[in-house]
Amino acid sequence: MSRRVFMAMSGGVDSSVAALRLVEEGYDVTGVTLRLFDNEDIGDKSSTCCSIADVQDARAVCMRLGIDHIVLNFGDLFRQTTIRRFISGYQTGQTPNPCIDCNRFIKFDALLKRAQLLGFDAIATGHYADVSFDEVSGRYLLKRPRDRDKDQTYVLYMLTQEQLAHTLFPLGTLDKPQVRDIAQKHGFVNAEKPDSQDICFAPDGDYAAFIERQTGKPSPEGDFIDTLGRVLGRHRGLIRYTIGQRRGLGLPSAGRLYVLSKDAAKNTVTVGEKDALYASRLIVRDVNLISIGSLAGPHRAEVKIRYRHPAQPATLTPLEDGAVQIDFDEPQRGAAAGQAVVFYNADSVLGGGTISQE
RNA sequence: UGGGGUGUAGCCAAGUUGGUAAGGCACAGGACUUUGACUCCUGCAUUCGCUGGUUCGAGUCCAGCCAUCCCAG
Repeated sequence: MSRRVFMAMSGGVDSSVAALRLVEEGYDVTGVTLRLFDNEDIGDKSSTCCSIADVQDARAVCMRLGIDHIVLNFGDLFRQTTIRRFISGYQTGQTPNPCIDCNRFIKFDALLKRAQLLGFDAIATGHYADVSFDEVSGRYLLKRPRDRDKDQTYVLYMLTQEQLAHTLFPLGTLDKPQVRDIAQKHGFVNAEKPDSQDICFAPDGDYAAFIERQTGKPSPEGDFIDTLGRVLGRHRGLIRYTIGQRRGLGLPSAGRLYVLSKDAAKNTVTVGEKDALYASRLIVRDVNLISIGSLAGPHRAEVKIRYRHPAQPATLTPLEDGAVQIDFDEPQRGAAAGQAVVFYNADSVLGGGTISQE
Protein backbone atom coordinates (compact mmCIF):
# COMPACT_ATOMS: atom_id res chain seq x y z
CA MET A 1 0.00 0.00 0.00
CA SER A 2 1.35 3.35 -1.04
CA ARG A 3 1.90 5.76 1.73
CA ARG A 4 4.16 8.56 0.65
CA VAL A 5 2.73 10.34 -2.36
CA PHE A 6 4.00 12.99 -4.71
CA MET A 7 0.90 14.99 -5.62
CA ALA A 8 1.27 16.85 -8.89
CA MET A 9 -0.36 20.23 -8.35
CA SER A 10 -0.90 22.64 -11.20
CA GLY A 11 -2.44 25.32 -9.07
CA GLY A 12 -5.91 24.52 -10.34
CA VAL A 13 -8.95 23.28 -8.48
CA ASP A 14 -8.77 19.69 -9.57
CA SER A 15 -5.33 18.86 -8.30
CA SER A 16 -5.98 20.88 -5.15
CA VAL A 17 -9.03 18.84 -4.25
CA ALA A 18 -7.17 15.68 -5.23
CA ALA A 19 -4.49 16.61 -2.69
CA LEU A 20 -7.14 17.18 -0.07
CA ARG A 21 -8.62 13.75 -0.65
CA LEU A 22 -5.26 12.07 -0.29
CA VAL A 23 -4.65 13.86 2.97
CA GLU A 24 -8.09 12.85 4.21
CA GLU A 25 -7.36 9.25 3.28
CA GLY A 26 -4.25 9.28 5.39
CA TYR A 27 -1.52 9.49 2.82
CA ASP A 28 1.68 11.31 3.54
CA VAL A 29 1.41 13.91 0.79
CA THR A 30 3.88 16.33 -0.69
CA GLY A 31 2.60 18.79 -3.26
CA VAL A 32 4.73 19.20 -6.35
CA THR A 33 4.35 21.94 -8.89
CA LEU A 34 6.21 21.66 -12.15
CA ARG A 35 7.84 24.52 -13.95
CA LEU A 36 7.83 23.59 -17.60
CA PHE A 37 8.69 26.81 -19.39
CA ASP A 38 9.36 30.46 -18.79
CA ASN A 39 6.46 32.73 -19.39
CA GLU A 40 8.74 35.16 -21.16
CA ASP A 41 8.38 33.10 -24.30
CA ILE A 42 4.67 33.25 -24.39
CA GLY A 43 3.97 36.78 -23.22
CA ASP A 44 1.30 35.46 -20.97
CA LYS A 45 -0.63 37.34 -18.35
CA SER A 46 -3.59 35.03 -18.00
CA SER A 47 -3.30 32.12 -15.69
CA THR A 48 -2.48 28.72 -17.09
CA CYS A 49 -0.43 25.98 -15.62
CA CYS A 50 3.15 26.81 -14.72
CA SER A 51 2.84 30.52 -14.20
CA ILE A 52 4.16 32.06 -11.01
CA ALA A 53 0.60 32.72 -9.91
CA ASP A 54 -0.21 29.05 -10.31
CA VAL A 55 2.75 28.05 -8.20
CA GLN A 56 1.52 30.42 -5.54
CA ASP A 57 -1.98 29.00 -5.69
CA ALA A 58 -0.67 25.48 -5.29
CA ARG A 59 1.49 26.60 -2.39
CA ALA A 60 -1.44 28.32 -0.72
CA VAL A 61 -3.50 25.15 -0.89
CA CYS A 62 -0.65 23.08 0.49
CA MET A 63 -0.27 25.45 3.41
CA ARG A 64 -3.95 25.14 4.11
CA LEU A 65 -3.65 21.37 4.01
CA GLY A 66 -0.53 21.47 6.14
CA ILE A 67 1.59 19.57 3.67
CA ASP A 68 4.96 20.26 2.11
CA HIS A 69 5.16 21.88 -1.27
CA ILE A 70 8.06 21.83 -3.67
CA VAL A 71 8.65 23.15 -7.16
CA LEU A 72 10.52 21.14 -9.73
CA ASN A 73 11.91 22.68 -12.86
CA PHE A 74 11.51 20.31 -15.77
CA GLY A 75 11.85 23.05 -18.34
CA ASP A 76 14.76 21.50 -20.23
CA LEU A 77 13.15 18.12 -20.43
CA PHE A 78 9.83 19.64 -21.45
CA ARG A 79 11.56 21.52 -24.22
CA GLN A 80 13.46 18.44 -25.40
CA THR A 81 10.46 16.17 -25.46
CA THR A 82 7.06 17.78 -25.62
CA ILE A 83 7.84 21.03 -27.37
CA ARG A 84 10.36 19.49 -29.74
CA ARG A 85 7.90 16.82 -30.81
CA PHE A 86 5.13 19.37 -31.07
CA ILE A 87 7.15 21.51 -33.45
CA SER A 88 8.51 18.69 -35.56
CA GLY A 89 5.07 17.16 -35.76
CA TYR A 90 3.58 20.26 -37.27
CA GLN A 91 6.54 20.73 -39.55
CA THR A 92 6.05 17.29 -41.04
CA GLY A 93 2.38 17.88 -41.65
CA GLN A 94 1.01 16.07 -38.63
CA THR A 95 -1.22 17.24 -35.79
CA PRO A 96 0.50 16.44 -32.50
CA ASN A 97 -1.11 16.34 -29.07
CA PRO A 98 1.31 17.96 -26.62
CA CYS A 99 -0.78 17.16 -23.55
CA ILE A 100 -0.30 13.47 -24.16
CA ASP A 101 3.44 13.87 -24.67
CA CYS A 102 3.66 15.90 -21.50
CA ASN A 103 1.96 13.12 -19.57
CA ARG A 104 4.11 10.54 -21.25
CA PHE A 105 7.50 12.15 -20.80
CA ILE A 106 7.06 14.47 -17.88
CA LYS A 107 4.34 13.66 -15.40
CA PHE A 108 4.31 9.89 -15.55
CA ASP A 109 7.95 9.37 -16.41
CA ALA A 110 10.33 12.04 -15.14
CA LEU A 111 8.13 13.01 -12.22
CA LEU A 112 7.50 9.43 -11.17
CA LYS A 113 11.20 8.62 -11.35
CA ARG A 114 12.03 11.66 -9.28
CA ALA A 115 9.42 10.65 -6.74
CA GLN A 116 10.86 7.18 -6.44
CA LEU A 117 14.36 8.57 -6.20
CA LEU A 118 13.22 10.65 -3.24
CA GLY A 119 11.67 7.66 -1.54
CA PHE A 120 8.05 8.19 -2.46
CA ASP A 121 5.80 5.27 -3.26
CA ALA A 122 3.56 6.85 -5.84
CA ILE A 123 2.53 9.94 -7.68
CA ALA A 124 -0.97 11.31 -7.96
CA THR A 125 -2.53 13.75 -10.40
CA GLY A 126 -5.81 15.59 -10.68
CA HIS A 127 -6.89 13.75 -13.81
CA TYR A 128 -10.42 12.45 -13.94
CA ALA A 129 -9.62 8.76 -14.30
CA ASP A 130 -9.44 5.67 -12.18
CA VAL A 131 -6.92 2.87 -11.65
CA SER A 132 -7.69 -0.57 -10.36
CA PHE A 133 -5.96 -3.91 -10.20
CA ASP A 134 -7.63 -6.82 -11.93
CA GLU A 135 -7.01 -10.07 -10.05
CA VAL A 136 -8.02 -12.22 -12.98
CA SER A 137 -5.63 -10.82 -15.55
CA GLY A 138 -3.10 -9.67 -13.03
CA ARG A 139 -3.02 -6.29 -14.73
CA TYR A 140 -3.58 -2.73 -13.65
CA LEU A 141 -6.54 -1.19 -15.43
CA LEU A 142 -7.12 2.41 -16.41
CA LYS A 143 -10.81 3.08 -16.04
CA ARG A 144 -13.14 5.87 -16.94
CA PRO A 145 -14.04 8.12 -14.01
CA ARG A 146 -17.44 8.57 -12.47
CA ASP A 147 -17.76 11.96 -14.14
CA ARG A 148 -18.04 10.85 -17.76
CA ASP A 149 -18.23 14.40 -18.89
CA LYS A 150 -14.72 15.11 -17.63
CA ASP A 151 -13.25 11.75 -18.58
CA GLN A 152 -9.54 12.28 -19.17
CA THR A 153 -8.48 8.72 -19.83
CA TYR A 154 -7.93 9.74 -23.42
CA VAL A 155 -4.77 11.60 -22.49
CA LEU A 156 -3.54 8.73 -20.32
CA TYR A 157 -3.66 5.81 -22.72
CA MET A 158 0.10 5.53 -22.86
CA LEU A 159 0.53 4.60 -19.20
CA THR A 160 2.45 1.40 -18.62
CA GLN A 161 1.71 -1.24 -16.04
CA GLU A 162 4.65 -0.01 -14.00
CA GLN A 163 3.37 3.54 -14.08
CA LEU A 164 -0.20 2.57 -13.26
CA ALA A 165 1.05 0.54 -10.32
CA HIS A 166 2.45 3.73 -8.83
CA THR A 167 -0.21 6.23 -9.77
CA LEU A 168 -3.27 7.51 -7.92
CA PHE A 169 -6.16 9.46 -9.39
CA PRO A 170 -8.07 10.78 -6.36
CA LEU A 171 -10.77 12.38 -8.50
CA GLY A 172 -11.92 9.19 -10.14
CA THR A 173 -15.05 9.00 -8.02
CA LEU A 174 -15.97 12.68 -7.96
CA ASP A 175 -17.95 14.91 -10.28
CA LYS A 176 -16.56 18.24 -11.30
CA PRO A 177 -19.34 20.16 -9.50
CA GLN A 178 -18.49 18.28 -6.32
CA VAL A 179 -14.86 19.18 -6.75
CA ARG A 180 -15.67 22.87 -7.01
CA ASP A 181 -17.99 22.56 -4.06
CA ILE A 182 -15.32 20.91 -1.94
CA ALA A 183 -12.79 23.56 -2.95
CA GLN A 184 -15.30 26.21 -1.97
CA LYS A 185 -16.00 24.70 1.43
CA HIS A 186 -12.32 24.48 2.19
CA GLY A 187 -11.67 28.02 1.09
CA PHE A 188 -9.22 27.16 -1.65
CA VAL A 189 -8.06 30.25 -3.49
CA ASN A 190 -8.64 28.57 -6.82
CA ALA A 191 -12.17 27.33 -6.18
CA GLU A 192 -13.54 29.52 -8.96
CA LYS A 193 -10.58 29.28 -11.28
CA PRO A 194 -11.65 28.46 -14.83
CA ASP A 195 -10.85 25.06 -16.28
CA SER A 196 -7.67 25.07 -18.26
CA GLN A 197 -7.85 25.12 -21.99
CA ASP A 198 -5.70 25.61 -25.05
CA ILE A 199 -2.13 24.48 -25.19
CA CYS A 200 -0.45 25.54 -21.96
CA PHE A 201 2.58 27.01 -23.67
CA ALA A 202 0.46 28.86 -26.22
CA PRO A 203 -2.21 30.37 -23.99
CA ASP A 204 -3.44 32.80 -26.61
CA GLY A 205 -4.29 29.84 -28.81
CA ASP A 206 -1.88 30.91 -31.50
CA TYR A 207 0.32 27.83 -31.57
CA ALA A 208 1.54 28.65 -35.08
CA ALA A 209 3.06 31.89 -33.86
CA PHE A 210 4.66 29.97 -31.01
CA ILE A 211 6.28 27.56 -33.44
CA GLU A 212 7.56 30.38 -35.60
CA ARG A 213 8.97 32.15 -32.55
CA GLN A 214 10.72 29.01 -31.42
CA THR A 215 12.15 28.06 -34.79
CA GLY A 216 12.88 31.61 -35.79
CA LYS A 217 11.53 31.09 -39.25
CA PRO A 218 8.04 31.48 -40.66
CA SER A 219 6.20 28.57 -42.18
CA PRO A 220 6.34 29.35 -45.93
CA GLU A 221 3.23 30.23 -47.87
CA GLY A 222 1.93 27.82 -50.45
CA ASP A 223 -1.08 26.91 -52.51
CA PHE A 224 -4.53 25.85 -51.48
CA ILE A 225 -5.69 23.27 -54.00
CA ASP A 226 -8.86 21.28 -54.51
CA THR A 227 -9.05 17.53 -54.91
CA LEU A 228 -8.41 17.89 -58.63
CA GLY A 229 -5.25 19.85 -58.03
CA ARG A 230 -6.60 23.21 -59.10
CA VAL A 231 -5.13 26.16 -57.22
CA LEU A 232 -7.75 28.03 -55.18
CA GLY A 233 -5.57 30.52 -53.38
CA ARG A 234 -2.55 30.97 -51.13
CA HIS A 235 -2.22 29.52 -47.67
CA ARG A 236 -0.27 31.24 -44.90
CA GLY A 237 2.00 28.38 -43.91
CA LEU A 238 1.35 24.68 -43.52
CA ILE A 239 1.53 24.71 -39.74
CA ARG A 240 -1.55 26.91 -39.50
CA TYR A 241 -3.83 24.19 -40.82
CA THR A 242 -4.98 20.85 -39.57
CA ILE A 243 -7.20 18.15 -41.00
CA GLY A 244 -10.85 19.05 -40.72
CA GLN A 245 -10.23 22.74 -40.18
CA ARG A 246 -12.76 25.14 -41.66
CA ARG A 247 -12.07 28.55 -40.19
CA GLY A 248 -9.16 30.69 -41.16
CA LEU A 249 -8.91 29.48 -44.72
CA GLY A 250 -10.06 32.79 -46.19
CA LEU A 251 -11.35 31.07 -49.30
CA PRO A 252 -14.68 32.24 -50.69
CA SER A 253 -16.86 29.45 -51.97
CA ALA A 254 -20.41 28.30 -52.39
CA GLY A 255 -20.27 26.15 -49.26
CA ARG A 256 -18.05 25.48 -46.32
CA LEU A 257 -14.58 24.27 -47.15
CA TYR A 258 -12.50 22.05 -44.92
CA VAL A 259 -8.86 21.05 -44.93
CA LEU A 260 -8.74 17.52 -46.32
CA SER A 261 -5.00 16.89 -46.36
CA LYS A 262 -1.61 18.52 -46.22
CA ASP A 263 1.44 17.75 -48.32
CA ALA A 264 4.59 18.82 -46.51
CA ALA A 265 6.79 18.00 -49.52
CA LYS A 266 4.81 20.12 -51.97
CA ASN A 267 3.75 22.60 -49.30
CA THR A 268 0.13 22.41 -50.40
CA VAL A 269 -3.09 22.25 -48.44
CA THR A 270 -5.97 20.39 -50.08
CA VAL A 271 -9.45 21.60 -49.26
CA GLY A 272 -12.87 20.27 -50.12
CA GLU A 273 -16.30 19.48 -48.82
CA LYS A 274 -17.14 17.90 -45.50
CA ASP A 275 -18.07 14.54 -46.96
CA ALA A 276 -14.50 13.94 -48.01
CA LEU A 277 -13.38 14.01 -44.37
CA TYR A 278 -14.99 10.75 -43.45
CA ALA A 279 -12.97 7.57 -43.37
CA SER A 280 -13.53 4.13 -41.88
CA ARG A 281 -9.99 2.87 -41.68
CA LEU A 282 -7.01 4.12 -39.71
CA ILE A 283 -3.56 2.76 -39.08
CA VAL A 284 -2.28 3.35 -35.57
CA ARG A 285 1.34 3.06 -34.51
CA ASP A 286 3.33 3.43 -31.34
CA VAL A 287 0.68 1.34 -29.63
CA ASN A 288 0.43 0.85 -25.88
CA LEU A 289 -1.86 -1.78 -24.43
CA ILE A 290 -3.22 -1.61 -20.91
CA SER A 291 -5.94 -4.12 -20.12
CA ILE A 292 -4.39 -6.86 -22.24
CA GLY A 293 -0.81 -7.90 -22.82
CA SER A 294 -1.07 -8.34 -26.56
CA LEU A 295 -3.55 -8.11 -29.37
CA ALA A 296 -4.10 -11.43 -31.09
CA GLY A 297 -6.47 -11.39 -34.00
CA PRO A 298 -9.37 -9.01 -34.62
CA HIS A 299 -10.75 -7.42 -31.49
CA ARG A 300 -13.92 -5.41 -31.02
CA ALA A 301 -13.66 -2.15 -29.09
CA GLU A 302 -15.00 1.37 -28.83
CA VAL A 303 -12.54 3.86 -30.21
CA LYS A 304 -11.97 7.58 -29.73
CA ILE A 305 -9.99 9.64 -32.22
CA ARG A 306 -10.09 12.88 -30.27
CA TYR A 307 -10.45 14.11 -26.75
CA ARG A 308 -14.02 15.22 -26.61
CA HIS A 309 -16.04 12.76 -28.60
CA PRO A 310 -17.92 9.61 -27.81
CA ALA A 311 -16.11 6.35 -28.47
CA GLN A 312 -17.25 4.61 -31.62
CA PRO A 313 -17.53 0.87 -32.25
CA ALA A 314 -14.73 -0.56 -34.35
CA THR A 315 -12.65 -3.62 -35.01
CA LEU A 316 -8.94 -3.66 -34.17
CA THR A 317 -6.65 -5.82 -36.23
CA PRO A 318 -2.98 -6.26 -35.32
CA LEU A 319 -0.54 -5.79 -38.19
CA GLU A 320 2.83 -7.50 -38.36
CA ASP A 321 4.97 -4.47 -37.51
CA GLY A 322 3.22 -3.72 -34.24
CA ALA A 323 0.77 -1.33 -35.79
CA VAL A 324 -2.96 -1.76 -35.41
CA GLN A 325 -5.58 -1.30 -38.08
CA ILE A 326 -8.85 0.26 -36.97
CA ASP A 327 -12.01 -0.34 -38.96
CA PHE A 328 -14.92 1.71 -37.69
CA ASP A 329 -18.45 0.44 -38.10
CA GLU A 330 -19.37 3.92 -39.26
CA PRO A 331 -16.98 6.30 -41.04
CA GLN A 332 -15.44 8.86 -38.71
CA ARG A 333 -14.77 12.46 -39.49
CA GLY A 334 -11.48 14.27 -39.57
CA ALA A 335 -8.93 11.83 -38.25
CA ALA A 336 -5.55 13.56 -38.34
CA ALA A 337 -2.13 11.95 -38.43
CA GLY A 338 -0.33 12.53 -35.16
CA GLN A 339 -3.48 12.53 -33.06
CA ALA A 340 -4.06 9.90 -30.43
CA VAL A 341 -6.48 7.03 -30.82
CA VAL A 342 -7.70 5.31 -27.69
CA PHE A 343 -9.45 1.93 -27.52
CA TYR A 344 -11.99 1.16 -24.84
CA ASN A 345 -13.65 -1.96 -23.63
CA ALA A 346 -16.64 -0.63 -21.71
CA ASP A 347 -15.19 1.42 -18.84
CA SER A 348 -11.69 0.18 -19.25
CA VAL A 349 -8.95 1.50 -21.51
CA LEU A 350 -7.73 -1.28 -23.73
CA GLY A 351 -4.90 0.76 -25.14
CA GLY A 352 -4.14 3.35 -27.73
CA GLY A 353 -1.69 4.73 -30.23
CA THR A 354 -0.97 7.46 -32.71
CA ILE A 355 -2.62 7.88 -36.08
CA SER A 356 -0.04 7.17 -38.70
CA GLN A 357 0.63 9.24 -41.76
CA GLU A 358 -0.24 7.29 -44.84
C1' U B 1 -17.09 50.92 -84.06
C1' G B 2 -21.97 47.85 -84.72
C1' G B 3 -25.17 43.82 -81.79
C1' G B 4 -26.08 41.47 -77.09
C1' G B 5 -25.13 40.63 -71.66
C1' U B 6 -23.72 42.33 -66.86
C1' G B 7 -22.71 45.88 -62.90
C1' U B 8 -26.17 44.66 -55.06
C1' A B 9 -20.94 44.10 -48.74
C1' G B 10 -13.99 40.99 -49.46
C1' C B 11 -16.32 36.75 -52.77
C1' C B 12 -20.86 34.27 -54.74
C1' A B 13 -25.77 35.83 -54.88
C1' A B 14 -31.58 36.68 -54.07
C1' G B 15 -34.43 40.85 -54.79
C1' U B 16 -41.65 39.69 -56.58
C1' U B 17 -46.96 44.03 -60.07
C1' G B 18 -41.73 50.26 -57.51
C1' G B 19 -42.78 50.48 -50.72
C1' U B 20 -38.19 50.99 -47.77
C1' A B 21 -31.75 45.45 -49.16
C1' A B 22 -32.72 37.22 -48.43
C1' G B 23 -29.05 33.60 -48.06
C1' G B 24 -24.18 31.27 -48.47
C1' C B 25 -18.74 31.83 -48.11
C1' A B 26 -15.11 34.75 -45.81
C1' C B 27 -14.23 37.75 -41.50
C1' A B 28 -14.85 39.34 -36.07
C1' G B 29 -16.40 38.28 -31.12
C1' G B 30 -18.36 34.66 -27.72
C1' A B 31 -19.76 29.56 -25.92
C1' C B 32 -17.67 24.68 -25.66
C1' U B 33 -12.64 22.35 -24.49
C1' U B 34 -6.31 20.14 -20.08
C1' U B 35 -4.21 18.95 -27.88
C1' G B 36 -5.33 20.50 -33.04
C1' A B 37 -10.06 20.66 -35.06
C1' C B 38 -15.40 20.32 -35.42
C1' U B 39 -19.95 22.34 -33.61
C1' C B 40 -23.03 26.19 -31.67
C1' C B 41 -24.39 31.54 -30.71
C1' U B 42 -23.95 36.71 -32.01
C1' G B 43 -22.27 40.54 -35.26
C1' C B 44 -21.31 42.05 -40.30
C1' A B 45 -24.52 46.91 -46.98
C1' U B 46 -28.69 54.12 -43.90
C1' U B 47 -27.19 51.10 -49.17
C1' C B 48 -27.63 48.69 -54.42
C1' G B 49 -21.46 51.41 -60.92
C1' C B 50 -22.21 57.03 -61.49
C1' U B 51 -25.37 61.39 -62.51
C1' G B 52 -29.94 63.21 -63.24
C1' G B 53 -35.40 62.33 -63.91
C1' U B 54 -40.54 60.25 -62.95
C1' U B 55 -43.05 59.17 -58.24
C1' C B 56 -45.72 60.17 -51.55
C1' G B 57 -41.87 56.46 -52.21
C1' A B 58 -36.88 53.26 -56.79
C1' G B 59 -32.00 48.31 -56.17
C1' U B 60 -36.51 47.81 -58.78
C1' C B 61 -39.30 52.66 -64.18
C1' C B 62 -36.78 56.48 -67.73
C1' A B 63 -32.33 59.13 -69.77
C1' G B 64 -27.24 59.88 -70.13
C1' C B 65 -22.48 58.42 -68.69
C1' C B 66 -18.71 54.90 -66.84
C1' A B 67 -16.88 49.84 -66.24
C1' U B 68 -16.71 44.97 -67.76
C1' C B 69 -17.85 40.45 -70.70
C1' C B 70 -19.32 37.97 -75.28
C1' C B 71 -20.34 37.81 -80.60
C1' A B 72 -19.36 40.36 -84.82
C1' G B 73 -15.07 42.73 -87.24
